[in-house]
Amino acid sequence: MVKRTAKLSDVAAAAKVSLGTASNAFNRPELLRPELRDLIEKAARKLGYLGPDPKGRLLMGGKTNAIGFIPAGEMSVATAFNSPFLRKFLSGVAEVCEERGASLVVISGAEERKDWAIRNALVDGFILGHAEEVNLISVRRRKVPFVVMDLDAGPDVNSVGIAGREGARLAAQHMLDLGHRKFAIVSVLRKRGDAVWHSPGDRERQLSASYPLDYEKLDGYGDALATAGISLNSVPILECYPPSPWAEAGAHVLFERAPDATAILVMSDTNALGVLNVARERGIKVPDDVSVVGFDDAPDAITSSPPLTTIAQPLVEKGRLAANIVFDGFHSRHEIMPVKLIIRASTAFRSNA
Amino acid sequence: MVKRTAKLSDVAAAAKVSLGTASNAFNRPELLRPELRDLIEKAARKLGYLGPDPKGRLLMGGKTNAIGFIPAGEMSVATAFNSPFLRKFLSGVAEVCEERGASLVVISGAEERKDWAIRNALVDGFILGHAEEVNLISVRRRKVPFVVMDLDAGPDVNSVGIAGREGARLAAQHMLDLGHRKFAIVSVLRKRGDAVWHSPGDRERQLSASYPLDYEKLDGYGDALATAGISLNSVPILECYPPSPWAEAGAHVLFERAPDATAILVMSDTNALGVLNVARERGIKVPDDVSVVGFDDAPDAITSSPPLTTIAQPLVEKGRLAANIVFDGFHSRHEIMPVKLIIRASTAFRSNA
DNA sequence: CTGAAAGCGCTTACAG
DNA sequence: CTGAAAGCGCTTACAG
Repeated sequence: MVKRTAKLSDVAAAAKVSLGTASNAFNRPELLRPELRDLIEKAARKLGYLGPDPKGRLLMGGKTNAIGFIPAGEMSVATAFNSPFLRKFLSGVAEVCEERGASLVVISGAEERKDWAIRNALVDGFILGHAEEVNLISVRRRKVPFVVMDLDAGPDVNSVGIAGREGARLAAQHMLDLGHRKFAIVSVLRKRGDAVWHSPGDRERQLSASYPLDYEKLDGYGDALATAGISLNSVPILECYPPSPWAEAGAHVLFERAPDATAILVMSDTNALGVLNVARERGIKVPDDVSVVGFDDAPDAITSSPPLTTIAQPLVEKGRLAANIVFDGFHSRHEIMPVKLIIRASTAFRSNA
Repeated sequence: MVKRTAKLSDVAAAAKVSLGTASNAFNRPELLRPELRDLIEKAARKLGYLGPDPKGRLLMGGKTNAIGFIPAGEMSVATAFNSPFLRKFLSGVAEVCEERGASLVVISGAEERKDWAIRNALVDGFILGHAEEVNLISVRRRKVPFVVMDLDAGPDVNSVGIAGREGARLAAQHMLDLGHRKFAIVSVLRKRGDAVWHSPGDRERQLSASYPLDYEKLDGYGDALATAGISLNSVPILECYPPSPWAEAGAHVLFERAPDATAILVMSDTNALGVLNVARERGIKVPDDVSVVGFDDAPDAITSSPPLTTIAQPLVEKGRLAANIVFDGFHSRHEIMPVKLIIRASTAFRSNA
């Protein structure tokens, strides 16, 4: 037979005090006469009692002292940890958790887990890497504060995004300024799967698995290209899932199907690094033969070879802001973080001008 | 006045059923007659009731469905995310969490947070990056399963470690095989702070802030060196906190105080990469002028220049094993993971033999 | 298949 | 400063 672990009422009984007083001994000891406190502590020690069980306390309207993060697009936690982009973002989130004395619970983006967690995770709020309609409904029901990333989900839900259209415009304009006229775009496929190729043609909004942010970027590229008389419909688009080895597989498709492109506009640094790797493998020189510009300024964009020209977004700050919004429980905040062009070594003047 | 959010008893009342039946409607719907279930669901919908509050459920002996990870040595969560070593370890932990349908809560190693979390975190168990005596006592009191990493904390506490002595021996032997005779050691300083330098001399066990694993490694280096008639006491030791920029600062000290060493034995890849960077900066050629061997085979050991020769430990597997031990609640498991020498390009024959 | 009761472990007003 | 009571929101035997 198992010896039931002692609880507060046992301690109270042993010390011959009331439950309430025993509770106070642990939570507001300054209210007790020292001798009584001693008595209770002694009883607790004898019973092997370790202080109030957090589960009990929780029910009395307590905070869990933790916030949850759920990555976008069915991404597993392990994948999230290995994403340079998310790592930096999560650093910002973690900093704020630390400042607020809270823990960070990382939840799988896999569909079943996500649904369960949104209903049941013991957290005081959520940061959603993205959100489909159904999740928004569930999380709203949870009656805890939450914020969604990179998506304006309406006036009543907190969001923090970036100036995606502006960033893309800057990237494409940079290429135009360098004399490029033959483009290809690498968009982000949001679920694990083979890259999908879209030949030029009139294909308004037909990307298969993209988020609003991806369309904003497309619009931004289009804005810039239009100034040079180039239609977005004339440039091929590859949608590619960023984690390795998908990025590399996609890059091979890219070079095979768009061999004449000299300027590659990539919506994610992780994908861009895949392009860089595959270019090297295929003997294509970057930036001599082909220029590539990424997006995000993930930490490995600076150590790649060549270092990646990219559109920087303030990832750590973004994480901090998102976390602070959740902790503040503030409502109706819609923040847009600024972006900027970082010119490094993966872009150059078109050589065969 | 705030509209109190509906609870299960409200739903039961509205549907004119008992509390227990209402509970069953949500948790074991197959027990209810369909019509009754409908009735209850309708009532719930009308009241805006979203399903049982996890806090209530928890008290009835429920699981939290999460395990906690606390990094060693007061490391913040943000720092943990940025450590290549921990990232890989945590990937393994996360994989298992995913398989078990649980979340991962990452807790700060900062002293006050750690103590609070050990008492109060809503988790079903802990993985401790390391543990001081006091933490072990607290966590044991929590009566949840836990495992400590890289530390044998006695027969009654789960642990998973590595063959540290063996690994260090392999590293030093490798250097000896390459003809090296002038050594320097870089040990791990376990708390943020300036590197500390130990000149050669009889200084048994005087490292200032090390863990048992660090001493094992020291012994391992000693084992190999002894076979060549070299005393550990004759080799200088630098203790250095691995995160940037401490690693770099420490490496400068190293090169200044041990300019004649041709073989650097480093107990952590993160530190070893710092040595590589500083060597480059100072015009010291690796491996032509100096050979360096790391420890861990962190993910960036392969992409460094030159790629790092190191002692690999199975980080993902280690994370998986630790997580599984916690989930199984198994007791008295003491696992030692194997290590192996990975020869890459940071070590070479001593040139001025 | 459904209801009434007890209880999970604790905290918080409220009296005194 | 201390005690008695009610309640946090739910689940689980146990009767019927």
